[in-house]
Amino acid sequence: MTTQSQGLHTHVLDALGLEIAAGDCPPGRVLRTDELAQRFDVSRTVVREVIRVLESMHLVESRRRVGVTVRPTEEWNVYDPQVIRWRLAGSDRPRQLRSLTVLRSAVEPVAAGLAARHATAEQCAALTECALGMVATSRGQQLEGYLRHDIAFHRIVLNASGNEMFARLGDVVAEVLAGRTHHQVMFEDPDPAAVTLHVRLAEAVREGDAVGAERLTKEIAVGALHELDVLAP
Amino acid sequence: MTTQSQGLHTHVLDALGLEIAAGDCPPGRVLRTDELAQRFDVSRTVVREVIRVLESMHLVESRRRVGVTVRPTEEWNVYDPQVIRWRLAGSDRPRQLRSLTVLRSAVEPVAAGLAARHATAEQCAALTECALGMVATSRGQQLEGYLRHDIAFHRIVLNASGNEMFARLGDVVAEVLAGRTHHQVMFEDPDPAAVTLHVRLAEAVREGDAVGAERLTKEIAVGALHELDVLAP
DNA sequence: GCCTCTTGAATAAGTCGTATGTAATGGGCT
DNA sequence: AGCCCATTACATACGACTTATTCAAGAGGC
Repeated sequence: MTTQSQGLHTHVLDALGLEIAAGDCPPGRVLRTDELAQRFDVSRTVVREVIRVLESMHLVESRRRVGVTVRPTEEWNVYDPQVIRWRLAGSDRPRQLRSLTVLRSAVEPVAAGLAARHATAEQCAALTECALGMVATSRGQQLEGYLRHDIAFHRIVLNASGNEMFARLGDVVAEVLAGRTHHQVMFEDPDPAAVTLHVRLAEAVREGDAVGAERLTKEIAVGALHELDVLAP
Repeated sequence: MTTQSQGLHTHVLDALGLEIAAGDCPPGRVLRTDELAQRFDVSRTVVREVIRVLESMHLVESRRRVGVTVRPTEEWNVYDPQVIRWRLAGSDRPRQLRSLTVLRSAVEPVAAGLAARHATAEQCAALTECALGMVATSRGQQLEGYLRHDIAFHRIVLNASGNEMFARLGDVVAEVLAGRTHHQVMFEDPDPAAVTLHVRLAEAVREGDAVGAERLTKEIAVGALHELDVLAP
């Protein structure tokens, strides 16, 4: 048997999760553990563990005598990073990017305001460094470098807010930014206005200007939403 | 064998999840599947399924030859409703209520603004009905009835926003409201000012007044945060 | 003599096959 | 029509085997 590099469980989970998140299995569709075991050439034990995980994500529901039924989208745990990744890999990626960006536009301004109050000296320094990195990579097709600094920047702000619920959205934001960069405008340099806003946001946080930080972050969010509207209406 | 009412799996998962979320097992603590099987008097199969689910929630990490290690809090999937429930049942419930309330204060105003634009006639009607229900139950120790209407109210707003990420926070908000009511002020009637704000919010949504809805929701959130500060400093 | 690298044994999770229990469904019997 | 029973597919359990990882002992080099 060809041993998977990271375990049979992970492999089957990813394959099934992708299928369901992509909508290949419409809600109500019934899967059979035996079938799945055959299809992936693994034992039922492995399949059962996978089903249990998918069940904990509310992607499926397992009932005796009836099988494993796919649940409607509204019931999924859409905040699970794994689920987000599966959905972003699927066909309704634009819709997904939009709702995540709206979420960002709600959360990040408040987080930035809190960060201005609570950020440590180290966090301020790291923030400034990221902003400078964004400036340095904002021209000349250095999109990957720019993306790395952008992700780090927003992660620091969320962490510095001191609220763990905000901090845990760092992964979500990272997925959104990566998705945006890799999906649409690989050929264009980032918007210079956005870069400036990040630099000014770093300053505001460093100076403890909470309202300024919140306002600047709102502007960044508006820009991100506008970008989506322009590129994927 | 004592047959569990809802399955062995659920029972063991709940017990272990509670223990970990409550902090009884400090991060880095190693659990052995054999031990757990013995302790809960179930087979290793059931334990493995439970471990897999806890692993998908990033509460633990399972490595060969070393065992199941509890991960640090910062890595948990704190948006998983199950995890939230476990943590709210534990000892750091106040801290948890606070971070969730801050999250609400960021998300709900934006959601209310969107709801004012997108709410259907049915949703507006249901919202008004809930607001009236809150008024009717705001005096005379009808806290359970008030809570039910309060939860329904906020759920409708989140759903009406049309954003699925917001909509899925309905359960979180429900947990917070329930936790607040059951934890602290069972003896006091709700703040009359809050009741009024909900009535006015229902009006604003019905009239499509987005900025008004956002502002009113912010006031509600401020009140909720203030309440936490007063009662659990 | 001390440090490093290799090697091998011990260990605990990973995987599998099978057996049995259990609940829900659907058809057949009265 | 209504009740009963056979079927079905998941739920649970057990035991054997596999594999990766760790730890330590020993060989070799400095």
